[in-house]
Amino acid sequence: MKTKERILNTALKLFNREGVDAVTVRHIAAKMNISHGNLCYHYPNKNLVIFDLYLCLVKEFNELMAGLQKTAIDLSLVLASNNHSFDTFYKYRFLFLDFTHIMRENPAIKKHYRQLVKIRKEQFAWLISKLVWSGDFKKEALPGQYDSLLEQVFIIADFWLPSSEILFEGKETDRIPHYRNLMQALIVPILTPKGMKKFIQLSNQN
Amino acid sequence: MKTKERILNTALKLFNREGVDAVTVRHIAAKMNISHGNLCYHYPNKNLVIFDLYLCLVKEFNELMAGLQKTAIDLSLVLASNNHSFDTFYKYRFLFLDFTHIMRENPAIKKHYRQLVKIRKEQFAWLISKLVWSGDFKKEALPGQYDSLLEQVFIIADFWLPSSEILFEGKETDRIPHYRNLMQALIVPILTPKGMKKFIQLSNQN
DNA sequence: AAATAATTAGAACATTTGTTCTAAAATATA
DNA sequence: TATATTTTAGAACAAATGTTCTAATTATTT
Repeated sequence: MKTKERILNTALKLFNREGVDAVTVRHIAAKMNISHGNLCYHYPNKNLVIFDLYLCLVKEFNELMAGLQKTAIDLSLVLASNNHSFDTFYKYRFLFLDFTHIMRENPAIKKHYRQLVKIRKEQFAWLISKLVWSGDFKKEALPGQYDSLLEQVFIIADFWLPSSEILFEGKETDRIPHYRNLMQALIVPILTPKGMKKFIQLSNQN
Repeated sequence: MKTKERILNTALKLFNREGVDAVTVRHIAAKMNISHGNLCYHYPNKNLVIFDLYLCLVKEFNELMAGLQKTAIDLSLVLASNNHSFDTFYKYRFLFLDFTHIMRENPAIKKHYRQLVKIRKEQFAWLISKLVWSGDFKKEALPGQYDSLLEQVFIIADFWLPSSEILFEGKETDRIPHYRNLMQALIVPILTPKGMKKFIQLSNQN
């Protein structure tokens, strides 16, 4: 494994465990038994490490979204993707645990992320329209309701991890499932009877 | 005004503007034209300043909640309190903009907040049951639905500010109303026809 | 008024961190 | 093999920050 790659792996591990602020270039270097001078040769500063890890996350998500666009859309597929995405969040959790901080110190990430969200929103809006059309989702009760829903989805997606860090009291293994359910619960009230039937069936399969 | 009070005011202003991390005891002292030695005499470290500001926030919220418990519960009252609370969030926004950070570095706040959330959840659960009883809210479509709703409420309450910092693109004056609406939109799908009628009426009054 | 306590300014210290630099070592290339 | 390039270690520097200490000043109490 090349040094650059090892740096990313080690940094991810340390960032996730200690929090991005507590970890310095010196810590990362020490952990992998290289000098911090060497690390700075590959990554002149910590933000560049973070940026590369952010790009890894984006890449994994792009692959996930690609799977949602080719196929005929179905509620089960949407829920499965939701589940998968929570694992990905967790893998890069340090990014979310200090989301604001990272975005503030890393304008490149912020800019990229803002652009990304616009694309994602369109993709999700398209998904919703499909599910309304297929009769699993109700039509909007009020204009703009589903725009709001999307924003709610994004806030919970971006911030369930910090919230859980502060408030979640269950076992560590229940953490991801708990917040998965919380996200799914956002769509429960907009399910048609037909959609609800499917939803319950899918829930019982797990 | 006593020095301690002036420190809190100045710190709040600076924290909100620059972010809690960018502000040091020296900055606060400089801003109010006292020595940082003096500031450390009153507040040996920054965390104690933050803690006192946190207590101010809690106090304001307690007063707000008190108003929600005496009176006969009504949808209009709940929405009005929601609106008010967003102003309070905004007043102490630095706390939310670096929520995770502050909680991590300030175990006293974290402990207090966890306790507080438990109480708040009971209070809100009681509110919901009242509104179900009065026929403005539907009954749960699935068991645990309203527990999830409450958690969604808390995540959005705690993190709408950091999210807006990254994603909101409107005018500054629209920021609070926008996220108020987002919070209200959480209850739209659980309104009964009767509740919906009230809700629309109340929305038009603004 | 005298004595005591509280407040203040500013110096001093230790630590941490990012960053740059130099020279040695390893690797690749010709 | 000789030369050039890449990689590495570790020293060195500068800036920031929290924290403590001392002495002076101000306010309060007796």
